[in-house]
Amino acid sequence: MGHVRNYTIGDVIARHQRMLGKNVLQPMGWDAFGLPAENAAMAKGVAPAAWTWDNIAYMRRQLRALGFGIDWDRELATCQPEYYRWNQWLFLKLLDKGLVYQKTGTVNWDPLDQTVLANEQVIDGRGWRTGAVVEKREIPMYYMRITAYADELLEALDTLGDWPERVRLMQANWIGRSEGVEIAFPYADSARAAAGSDGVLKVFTTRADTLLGATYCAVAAEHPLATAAARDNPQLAAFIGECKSGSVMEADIATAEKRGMPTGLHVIHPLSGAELEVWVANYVLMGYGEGAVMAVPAHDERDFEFAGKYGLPIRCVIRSTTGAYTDTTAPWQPAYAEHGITVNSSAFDGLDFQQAVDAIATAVEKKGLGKKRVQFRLRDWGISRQRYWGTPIPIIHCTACGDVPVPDEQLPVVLPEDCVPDGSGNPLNKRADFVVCSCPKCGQPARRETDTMDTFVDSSWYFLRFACADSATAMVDERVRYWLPVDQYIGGIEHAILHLLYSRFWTRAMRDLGLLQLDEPFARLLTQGMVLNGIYFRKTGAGRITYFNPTEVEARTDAAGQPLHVLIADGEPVQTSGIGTMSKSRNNGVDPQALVDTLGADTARLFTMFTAPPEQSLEWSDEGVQGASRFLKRVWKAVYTHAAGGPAGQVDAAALNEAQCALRRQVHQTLAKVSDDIGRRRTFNTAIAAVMELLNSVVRAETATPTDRAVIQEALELSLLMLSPIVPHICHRLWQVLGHSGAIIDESWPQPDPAALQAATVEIVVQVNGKLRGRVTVATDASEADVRAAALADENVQRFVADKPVRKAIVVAGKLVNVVV
RNA sequence: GCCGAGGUGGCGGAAUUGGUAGACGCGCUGGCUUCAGGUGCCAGUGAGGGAAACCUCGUGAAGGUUCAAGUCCUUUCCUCGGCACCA
Repeated sequence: MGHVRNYTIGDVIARHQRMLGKNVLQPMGWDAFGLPAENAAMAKGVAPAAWTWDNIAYMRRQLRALGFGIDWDRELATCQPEYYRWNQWLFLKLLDKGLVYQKTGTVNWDPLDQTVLANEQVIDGRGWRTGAVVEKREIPMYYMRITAYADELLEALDTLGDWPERVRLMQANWIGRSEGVEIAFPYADSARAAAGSDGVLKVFTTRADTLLGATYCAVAAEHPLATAAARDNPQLAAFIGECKSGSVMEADIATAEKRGMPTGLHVIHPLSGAELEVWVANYVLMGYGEGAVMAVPAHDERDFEFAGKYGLPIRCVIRSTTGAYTDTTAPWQPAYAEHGITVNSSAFDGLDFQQAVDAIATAVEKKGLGKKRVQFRLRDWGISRQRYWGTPIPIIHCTACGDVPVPDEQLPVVLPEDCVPDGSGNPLNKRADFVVCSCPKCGQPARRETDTMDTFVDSSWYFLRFACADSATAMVDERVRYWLPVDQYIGGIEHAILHLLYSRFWTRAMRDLGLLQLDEPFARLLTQGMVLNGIYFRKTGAGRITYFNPTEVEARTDAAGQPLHVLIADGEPVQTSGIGTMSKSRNNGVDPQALVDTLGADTARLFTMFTAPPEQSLEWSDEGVQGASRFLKRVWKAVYTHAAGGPAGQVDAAALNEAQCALRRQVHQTLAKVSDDIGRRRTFNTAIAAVMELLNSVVRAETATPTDRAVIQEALELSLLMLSPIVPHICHRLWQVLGHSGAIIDESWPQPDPAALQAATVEIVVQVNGKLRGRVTVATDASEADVRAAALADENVQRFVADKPVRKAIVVAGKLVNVVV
């Protein structure tokens, strides 16, 4: 249903824009690689390729049935060699430019299945199939240097005025630019001995003003100094080993209990010369900054908690400017972390935040032990996956020549389509016909890389390919200039960061290779809300969960009268975790096909557009679907009832009575609102509600005279035009019932008649001291004094004013009067 | 834990710029139609009080700003999305 919602929103906008005279392209592509296909393959024992193509055929039929105006000539699937060859081609171009490089990365390792797990396959720290406790493991991977674009990606967010504010905020926070100081703590004798040489421990801090409050340093478990210290320290080695159990997920790491162990090694404070002990701490991330931090327990909450737990010294070096605290004693108070004036910092006392940072940065720089720099939270994008169903990474490993790029003329490296994964690792490794090859450089036997690319690669540029989907000789061509950027991109809010950020990066990387003249891929963005449904499951063993579709589940009450959900098949209860996103992994999707088959495509379209505004989540409701169907029947009946009276004439605006005038005013007001709701606000639910109200008025209107019928004819024609982007099928038919020989799809979007919008009088709300006490009707052009007098003359208003003097009366033109007594 | 969004009748939601809270739809209640059920049509429907006019209360909770607060500010609780290998 998420797809139905997504494409219905797009189709409504596309049809509306087309009626406004635009040349509209609505393409379709299949994001076909990835884990779901492998999972289905494992469950059903079929090859991911076959499963994928079956799904595509099914979905294509469904999208056609829903009547989306898609240009099928441009259809693509990311699992086609004609598409993914360009992933490979660009990968090699970026490798050449230094924007792709190799380094080690940390993955989830299932020790029983001997395989890498996706985060989704780790449940409560255990492998989903084996139940084994997951370990972190370092393996070589290819990375895209997205951090080279960090500044650009951040700054350009300001140019994306038609993106939702929340998405820009989330991206800005994700990129996380922070200005601070890199500080080096030289090794003391102990550290020098362990490391076997002189050296420094580098840290990055945004709080250089607190440097004199540093009482220890903490490093990540993977930090070289931790490794060195563990060599002669079995206890520490064991602790580092413990830190390696558990998943690589940041949410897991951040919520884990903060633990640490001293290394016994020391480093020297760059300003005070004091020896600080180095600790290994599980809250320090190797992937951020230098993998080491200076700990200032007095002014950092995590350090404070850690120091308290392990009895480390706390040294207060900031005086509060607000007097919130005088000493940083337990318990922790948020004010401890606020900027203030330096104290206990010898030569650096009495400075405010910026002065202290500047002075301390200068001091460490003079000693050659640091400098100001900018740090980003954003990390480079690891694209290697130890999985089968993805784009093969076009590299050949040669014992003599090393890692050799596959030459252009050998692209694409075609993925065999007949592998069936069994959960024990990448099946490509067992395919000699894929792995065994010859080195392009020296011709000797060599081994082909079996890692595939992250599927985010596929989705980072598909929108460009739609402009030139038939191009066999180039990734993109000059037609991209005509169609791009995408005028209206629609995607789930779950893509707010990763997909959208990768696409923005990829577009800029292609631009810098001279392939595009485009900075940003998506001019306007609509982030649709999720489609929700009930979630039902049973736990079937350690970490294993079986999910049941809501259609397989029935709500009952148990003996004690408590609500209970049971599986229809066996009558036994199932657990529920409430309502959640429709997803394959939770098996709570609704198949739109059944809905299309029984109540029609227009009902499906109307339900998804009416039930909630597009940016909010949408809860599936069988009753809501019935309501949508009922409205369409009402429209149908209204049009046929009217048409049964024979042809109706044109509206003669001068000949209208009061009721006819009022109905015609409502028609044109509705048109103005619907135009704004669809065109600017994108609140299709309120547009539909307005047409429903109009139809309610039309059904009640007098039908006696030819003038009555002319007004109704206009009302119905405009209603159909307004509804046609949303429910095109029924509108197509009814348009002809109203006497038109052409198709409604070829009509232009109508304009409201300004004369019809004019009203002689307006209703004014009257408040006394802010409480509603009456309503008065005044002439539209009445003066403020007249409005005020009319308000005060109202009987109920008089009751509340009584003999109290009117202190003032606030008049909001055309809306209300507030009398203050 | 961190980042972002949200919380309004029995339910989905409306209130667009600080100006009538609850549009529209669902559900429910009563009536008409029907042998009956359904469909369809008509009326009612935030809570409390009142014969009625109308009054009081009411937008997760607690404070505040304002002539006026669902909307702005502070604190707080809960739900959802994301957290880099679901896509």
